[in-house]
Amino acid sequence: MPELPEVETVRRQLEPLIRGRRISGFELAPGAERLLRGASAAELRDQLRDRRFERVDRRGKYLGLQLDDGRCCVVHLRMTGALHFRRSDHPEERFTRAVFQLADDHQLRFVDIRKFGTIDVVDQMADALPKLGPEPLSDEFDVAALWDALRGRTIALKAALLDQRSVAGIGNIYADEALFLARLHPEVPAGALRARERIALHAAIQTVLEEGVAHGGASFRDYTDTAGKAGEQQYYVRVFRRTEQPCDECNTPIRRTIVGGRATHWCPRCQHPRQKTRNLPHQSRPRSP
DNA sequence: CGTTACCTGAAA
DNA sequence: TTTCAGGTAACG
Repeated sequence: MPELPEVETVRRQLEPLIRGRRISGFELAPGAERLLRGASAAELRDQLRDRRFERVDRRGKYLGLQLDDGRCCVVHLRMTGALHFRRSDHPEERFTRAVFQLADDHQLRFVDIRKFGTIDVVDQMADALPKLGPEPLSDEFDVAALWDALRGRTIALKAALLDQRSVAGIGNIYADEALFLARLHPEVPAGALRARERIALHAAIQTVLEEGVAHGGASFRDYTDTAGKAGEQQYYVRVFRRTEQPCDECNTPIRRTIVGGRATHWCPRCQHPRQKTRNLPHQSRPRSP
């Protein structure tokens, strides 16, 4: 479920909530062992007990909960994971898979219907991360960095955007949205972009991710923030899950196809391969739920 | 490189 | 009943 904007929303909310709080216990729900990538719940409990949270970092879709002994609890929410911060007496959510008990009668709960999420405690956050591309909202992400990731690749552009080694944090929603904003067909070979197309795509990626963060992430299905609340970005999307609805720009029905194994939503007119006129779309407006 | 598996529930 | 789901890792 969560992509960069959703994970960043959680990071921003979580940091002030847990900073300085002492961990008094850690419990894993029965059947949730696979969240722990090797370690046992008992080992994690030993590593976490009496530590305090100092800071919450994010790299791509990974969260790093920094501990006061210099170690790091790295969490990935995958498809349906959420981190809820609750008072201990708040009724436990269905599908709660792990609970960080905090000393002041609060809990950080890892709630995850499908159990795809992961929790890892390591010396350094980087130790738990695979090879990741640049952070798209940082200074290191310029047009050259984007082109470095795409140059020479023959796979569909959309598939390249979903590859976390290209740019970290883009997922299915924001890939479709960025391609629409940049007026690019999802199946053009990634390495075939012309200079102006790279510039447009770079800008579009930053625009859609910033917009997602500004709206607290997108809740199409399961995503909830640290208070269990939905985001608003789903009301602002231009193509994602708008199959057969008219394109904001040209009224052509949005098409849904499969690219890189994932549902892909695009405007066959605005995103025609090698489109000549490329007027940038105007500011999006909220639509009714 | 594309496809499948992982898991569970909601929607069709 | 079947299909689909915002992500990745492990296949072939």
